[in-house]
Amino acid sequence: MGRSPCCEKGHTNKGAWTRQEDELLIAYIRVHGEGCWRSLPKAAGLLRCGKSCRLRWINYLRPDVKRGNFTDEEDQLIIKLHSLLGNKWSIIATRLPGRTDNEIKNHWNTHIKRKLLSRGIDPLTHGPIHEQAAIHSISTAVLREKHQELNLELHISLPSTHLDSPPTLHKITRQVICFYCSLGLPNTKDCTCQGSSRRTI
DNA sequence: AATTTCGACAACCGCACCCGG
DNA sequence: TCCGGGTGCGGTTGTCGAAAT
Repeated sequence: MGRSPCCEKGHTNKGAWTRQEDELLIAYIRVHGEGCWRSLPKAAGLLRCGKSCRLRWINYLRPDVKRGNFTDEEDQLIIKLHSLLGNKWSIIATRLPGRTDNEIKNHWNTHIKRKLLSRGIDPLTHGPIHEQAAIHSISTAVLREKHQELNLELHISLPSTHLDSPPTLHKITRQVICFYCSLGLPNTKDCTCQGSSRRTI
């Protein structure tokens, strides 16, 4: 026996949201705040699944959602973050205020992918397309070089070390932080820092 | 003008993970 | 420690409008 479905599919609406549904959802969240998505639809008088409500709110109705075209700066940032993080859209979204993971994912699939391909860049590896055959043999030196460039652009840096006075073992262990924390994203699901990891890798 | 094709994006689905009992 | 509910994430699909034929 599996877990119960998140909603009773026979009694829920599907497809595009109507203006009335949007208003009901906005009104409910204004009063009660976000959370308890499972019980929200019933409480708000919506014939929708909780997941659907959450998605609608996060991607479309939230007041801080930025609508409209992506700027070149945003595009460049997405490309750089994607080269480093891969399809971690939610993490990438945290670096683009007002943009949602779904929006970035769609923008990537429809615009940026094509843009990179037209420039002869493989959107998966971020390397030249004509070197596809050698993708799996990209040297670590090249990767390190790429990441150094990213570090400069994104102000990402390794934990500071004291070159003039070599750190003790104790100091070293205390300074170990994961990549996500170095991005300024502590306690993300992928954080691997000691004592703060929420998910094992 | 009618039909087909394509691009953009909203929404759905299934899975993985977290957390509390 | 285990189990199940709730939530979030990423991949995929569906739909609609614009462009092309």
